[in-house]
Parts: sequence; structure tokens; C-alpha cells
Amino acid sequence: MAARAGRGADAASAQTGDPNLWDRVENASARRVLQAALVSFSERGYHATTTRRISQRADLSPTAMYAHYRSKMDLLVVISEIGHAAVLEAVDAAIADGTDTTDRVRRLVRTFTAWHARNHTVARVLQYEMRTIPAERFGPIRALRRDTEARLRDLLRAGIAESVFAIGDLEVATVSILSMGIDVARWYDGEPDPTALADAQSELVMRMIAVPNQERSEIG
Amino acid sequence: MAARAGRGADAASAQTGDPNLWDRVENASARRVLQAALVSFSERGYHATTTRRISQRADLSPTAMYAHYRSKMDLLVVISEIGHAAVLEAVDAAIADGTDTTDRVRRLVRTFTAWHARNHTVARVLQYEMRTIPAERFGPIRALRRDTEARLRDLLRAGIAESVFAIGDLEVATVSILSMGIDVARWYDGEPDPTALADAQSELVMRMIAVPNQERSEIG
Amino acid sequence: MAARAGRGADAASAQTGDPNLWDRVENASARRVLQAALVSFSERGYHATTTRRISQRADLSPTAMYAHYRSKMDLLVVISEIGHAAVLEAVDAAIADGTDTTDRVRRLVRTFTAWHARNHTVARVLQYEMRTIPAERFGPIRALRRDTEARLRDLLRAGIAESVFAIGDLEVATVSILSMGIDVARWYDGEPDPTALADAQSELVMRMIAVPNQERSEIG
Amino acid sequence: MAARAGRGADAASAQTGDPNLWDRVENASARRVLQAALVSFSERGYHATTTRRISQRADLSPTAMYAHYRSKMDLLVVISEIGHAAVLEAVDAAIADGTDTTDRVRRLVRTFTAWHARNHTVARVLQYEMRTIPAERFGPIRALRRDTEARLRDLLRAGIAESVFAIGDLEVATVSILSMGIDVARWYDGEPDPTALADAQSELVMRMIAVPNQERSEIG
DNA sequence: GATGAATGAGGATTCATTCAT
DNA sequence: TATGAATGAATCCTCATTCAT
Repeated sequence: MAARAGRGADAASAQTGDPNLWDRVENASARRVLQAALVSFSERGYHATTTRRISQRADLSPTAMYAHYRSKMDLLVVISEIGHAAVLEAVDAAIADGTDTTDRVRRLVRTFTAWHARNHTVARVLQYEMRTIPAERFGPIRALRRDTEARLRDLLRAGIAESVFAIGDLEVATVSILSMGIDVARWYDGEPDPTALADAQSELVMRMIAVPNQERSEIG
Repeated sequence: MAARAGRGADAASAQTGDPNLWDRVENASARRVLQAALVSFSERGYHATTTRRISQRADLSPTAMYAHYRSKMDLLVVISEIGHAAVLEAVDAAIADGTDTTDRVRRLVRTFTAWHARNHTVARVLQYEMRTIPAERFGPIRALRRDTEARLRDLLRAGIAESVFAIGDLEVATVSILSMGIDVARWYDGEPDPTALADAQSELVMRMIAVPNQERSEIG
Repeated sequence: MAARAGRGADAASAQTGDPNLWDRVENASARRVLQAALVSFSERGYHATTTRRISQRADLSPTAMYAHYRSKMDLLVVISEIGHAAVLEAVDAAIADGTDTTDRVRRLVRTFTAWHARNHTVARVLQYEMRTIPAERFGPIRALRRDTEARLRDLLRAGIAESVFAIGDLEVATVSILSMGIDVARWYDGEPDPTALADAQSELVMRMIAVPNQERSEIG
Repeated sequence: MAARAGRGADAASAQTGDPNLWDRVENASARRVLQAALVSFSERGYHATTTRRISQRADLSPTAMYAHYRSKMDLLVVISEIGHAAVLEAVDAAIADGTDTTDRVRRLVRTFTAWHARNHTVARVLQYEMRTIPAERFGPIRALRRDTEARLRDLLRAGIAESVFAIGDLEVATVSILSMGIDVARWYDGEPDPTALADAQSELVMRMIAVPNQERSEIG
């Protein structure tokens, strides 16, 4: 069984993305269960994943997961919370490194895209199983998503104010830029290299929002 | 239940998008079943949709669908085939109307985006349940997707050759542009107006790929 | 489809045994349905046979059988009645041809065995689906079976009285002799030739019941 | 329901024959399920038996059987394998006890018949549901049946070589003798006593195959 | 913490049969 | 006579979860 071979940290990380993501889950069994769930949810979707499959992939008995999680939905919620928090953290770190608005947007997009490529397994769960999470548990996730989106929107708005960006419809621009990164989760399977992809997409985005050369030179 | 009220053609089309889409399903019951499945698949996903729900929404007995479709999976496949075919048709029609490469790309993007907004219910099924379709039935769908993607790629390539587009990475550009339209299915819920959205997105795309003004003026 | 090829009388009789058996069913469609049911009941059993299968094999629509028979059970009952009646008729004809008790028993056994070989398709239904027929419809069939058994028992009793047979337990002998013929339905698949099999089995039976040579010569 | 009353070992064995037969099924629930299935398969046939009935008769929830068996078919296969193995074991034990060929045949027949009377519930399943078992699982059962048949055939052949048996057609004799025992499963319902029946049938068989007195005295 | 057995709810699907045509 | 559509009942089985150990 592949799961058996993949029990080690390295093999697993190939499927589950950045290994540090799951560091906060301290118990080893609990982490294995979570990663097994993650891979299955990503491959087949939440409803098509059985708790037995998860357990098998984690090399545990069918009921072992209940020692660590209250339910299958719990697994999805935890994965989703960790994932969404990680995206926001990455985005915030990227912004912090930026020197000016243009640079910050470029870094944000590059990071966002690279994250979705590198962590496309988690990303798929975040995006495709959002609707699966019941309203009463969705609150924190919604907040994280809104915050992430707000980071970009605020930068775009700032750039417009600074006259470095020319954007017709701020909302459409915000969501469209994020779409390019989010949708990476759907099609990405290792190619191209996350960094290369991130560079290419961020370049496209910058051209999309930049004030056209002529006008800028006129202004400058 | 809302479904009961929605049995009429108009109410249903509000949920199922362009009513002509389902014209090719001639039997009225078969069409109602298909539309009921469509709405449920879109709202809750394939696996979370029960055949009973579908039948109920179609105002038929729990087993009536089996007179028209061999299985629940059949419904998904038919929906997916019709939907993907419709996208390609729309794209082809848009291209045919264009006057030059730039115009054709703009029309393609506008149409693609508008289609995904107007038919976001179907579009959600097309994008989110692709992995659910078993390999042996996926062939025709894959072909349609590849063709649709090829339409854009070919136009971009032509524009580069004509020096009206400046694109660093053709593949990334192709998929990123489509991502903006595809991802509309995820977030769209009636706002903004499909035409307005299509105009805004196509404008973003055109700026993204157009040769910068300066250079172009140099050439002209 | 094999059924289509086998629609003619000759091909069908290969599977359904003596074609005259079904002559009394005058309507051609009704007869085709009956023979289709017969073959399926024999091959897979009554409960594993669907009415759709029967109709298909008879080259008719799934509901066509209801024009001729009230239910699936009706088919089984009719087949069973015709079959059991035919066995008794054959046995009676065999007895009628016999010259003395010994000859009559030999002819009865030979005929009984040959019938089960030649009509093993029907015979299998008669024997294996007996318990399937509900009590309220089983009366006539029970009568036919009792009569057939009585024919042999009476002959054996007569032979004992005439001192041509030496039999310890009349009941066990009766049923055991019939078992040899009945069980042919279970294993027979065309080999050996029904006549050869009938000769061999009847010889075994005659030795089984005949007064031993020594004693007979003493008596004579 | 009678099943509830029959939960005790003794009551069950009245229906399921030799209780030792099921000893190899160690888990008590699994054994109860198996015996419940056995009785139902025997009474109504495999296809007419629902898994619910089996569970009810075993005093378990409708799904409890799935903890022990993978499917309803699994139950049939296990029953069939255990049953056929038991027949062969009984036959082998009988042969081992014999002093010469004639004695061995007599013992074989007596044992075979008595087994089918005593275990007529299992025997009915073995004989009537053979065709129900799919080819890919039938291998071991076919082997057991062939072995059992070979035991008799080999003895008959030996007896012919030793001139203690006079048999026209070895194959017909082999199958006909077994038929007498097998068919007991069809009609037996407690009468006569298995031993008495076995004695009567074995006597019939011995007369059927023995070299006639006269000839034998000539030889001796 | 971990497990094997057990369970209730529900799932897709099949089936014999009916009905309108 | 024949059919396509429709249906209610039932079937096998799966699933997430619980419980005793």
C-alpha cells in the first residue's frame, strides 16, 4: 500500500505540501490522520472519502481517528482553518517585505500563486470543500478569506490613490487577480516550478493594473 | 419546497441558466430530472446529492429517473457533456464574430466570462465535479476542454506573431486568462451583471497581453 | 443476441427439449415468452430471473408478457403443470406398452430417465422450483407427482406379489429409483445419449429389484 | 419469531444438522449468522432470502453480518465449502473403516446417504445453490465434489477388477448411486430414520452392482 | 490510545407490475 | 396486442459513529 511507504515525513510532504503546515498538530497519530484526510479529501472530495479510507491511509484502525477528532467534519474544519491561516500568514509576510505599493502587490501575488502551487493538495480542499463546511463552523474561515482578500483590495486601492495603478472596477480586479492564484489549485500538478509560475503570473498581474507607460511618463 | 414552485420553465431557468442549453433533451421528464440534478449537484456536490432529492425536485417518484438515465453518474456525464459543448460553441461563435486577433480575444474572454456568470450553476458542476467522472467516460469532456483552451492559445500565439500581443509565457497566460473566467463559477452569485463583469474582465485581460502603448506606437 | 438467432422453433427446441411439449400454447408470442422463461428459470432459477430478461429473450418489450400471463409466477406454474403432465403421460404410455410387470418397470424407468435427459431444461425447473410455487397453486402439481410416483410403486408392489421382485423397503425403493432419474436433471448436459443412459440406468434398476437368480431358478 | 426461541445451540442444531459442522467458525455471532443463512437458503433459496431475514434469525441488527462476512454470497460460499468438505471427510472416514472393496462401497453409500438425511438442510443448499456461486469462487467446491465422486468411482473400478462387481457402464453407475443419496436432500423430512434409510439404500446399491450369485459361486 | 463488533440511517438501484396510449 | 413511462416496495450494502474491552 502506498500509504505504508509514504508514512515517513518526506514522502508524505510530497503530497501534503509544506511540512511545517502541520507542525502545530503535535500528536503524531493525529497528524497522520489529518494528512491522510487531506490527501483523500483533495483527491476524491470530502463526501467521496470514507473514514475507513482515511484510517487505512494513516495505518490505523477504522476507529482510531475518533481518539483525536470528533468527526470527519472536524478533520475538514481543522484542515481548512490551518490552510486558510497559512495563506493569510504567507500573504502578510509577503506584504511586510515589500518596499512600496507596487512591490507589495507583486510580492503578494507571487506568494499567493506560489503557495497554491506548492500546496495544491491543501488548496484544493480549501477551495472545493468550502461549501461543505456547515455555517456554524464557517465563521473563522470566512474571516480569514475576507482578510486575505482585503489585503489585496487595500493595496490596489492604495495604488490607485498613488496613481501607480489604473483600475476600472476595483472589486472585479481584486477577485480576478485572486482567481488566477486560486485556480492554480485546480490544474497544477507539478509543472511549471512554483517560483517560475509565480513570476509569470505576477508579471501578468502587474501589467494588468499598472498605469500605462505613456500616461505614467506624462505624469512623471 | 421551492422545487415544486419552480416546476415551470421560467422559474427553473433562473437556476439553471440559459434555458436553450437543455433543449436537446427532448423528453420533458428527462429534462426536468436533468435540471433538478444540475441544481443539486451545483448546490451540494455530486456525492452529497441523493437520487431521491433529484426526483423530488423534479416532482417525480424516487425511481422515475431510471426510465431516462442509467444512473446518477449518467446524469453528471450528460450535464457535463452538454455544458462543455455549450462553452465551446459559445467561444467559437465569439471568435467567428471578431474582426482581428485582438478583437477575437476580447470577444472570447468576454463570452467565456459572461457564460460562466450566466450559467454559474452549470459551470460549478463542470469545474468541481470533473474529477468525479470516471476515466472511461471522461474522454469526450477532456476533448472539449482541450479544444476550448486551444482556441485561446491559438489566438494568443497569432497575436504574438502579429506583434499585437506581448506575452512572456504562453502557457501561463492561457491558463491564467481562463482561470479568471472559470473561477467566476466559484464566487458569482448574480452580481455584477454578467455583461458588466465580462467587460471588466476582458479589459483587464487585454491590458495584460497587449503590447505596451509606447512600443506599439513605435511599430505603427 | 442469441435470443434473436434462436427465435426459430428448431434452435429453441435445442434448449427447451421436446418441441411438442409447448404445442398446447397456441399463441406464438405466448409460447415464446414461456420458452424464454423456461430457459432462464432453468439456467439461473426463478428468483434470479427478471421479467425483463424473459421479455428480452422472447424479443418482446418488457411488458409484453402481461398480455399473456398474469404474473411471473403464472409462467412458472404453467411450465410446471405442462412439464409434470408430460412426465406422467410419458410414464403411462410406457406402462401401456409393457407386456408384464418386469417389462413395465423397465419401460417406465427407461422412459422416465430418457425424459429427464431429453428435457433436462424443463426437468430442472420442475425439480428445483417446486418449493417456489405457493401452496394455493401447487395442488394440481402435487397430484401429478403423486400419480407418477404411484405408477412405479404399484408396479413394484405387483412384482413383489408376483415374486419377480425382491424389495426390502418398498418406499425407499420407489423413491430411490425415481431419484436416479430425477437427478439426471441436475448433472445432464448432453452426454451420454438419452437412450443409452436410459438403458444403463434401467439395467441397474432391474438388477436392484430382481429376485436373485438362484432363488428364482429354485422357484421356477 | 421462531428464530428467537431457537437461539440455543440445541434448537438450532435440529435445523442445521450435525452441530460439529460449524465448529470451525469460532466467533459465536459469525456462527449464528451462518446458521441463520443456512436455514433460510435451504428453506427458500438464496435469492429469496434477504439479508435482513438472516440477521433477524440470528438476533442481530440488519448489518451485523457485514462485520463477519463480506456479502451474502460470502455466506453461501462458506456454507458450501464447509458442507462439501464435510461430505468428503465423512466419505473418507467411511472408506478407511472398510475391510474390503465391497465393504468399503457399502460403508461409503451408507455414510453418504445418512449424511444427506441427517444434514438435509445443508445438503439442500449444497445441491440447489451450486449454480448460484460465481465461477471465480466455485473452484474449491468443484474440487471437493470431484474428489467425492472419484472415491466411489475408484472403488467401483477396483471391485470390477477384483470381479466382485459387475457393472456395465462405470460412469452411469457412479453418478446413479450418488444420485440416490443426493436426491435425499430434496425429499427427506425426518422419515425414515437416517440409519434405516442408509441401510435400505446401501442394500439396493449392493444388489445393483454385485456379481450375480450364480456366477460368483461358479467363480468361487 | 486503540480496537473489533455492532448499529441506525440512508444510499443507489432493481424489480414486478400498472397505466395511459 | 403492444409499449414507454412511471411507481412502490424492497434489496444489498455502505457509512459514520458508538461501545465494551
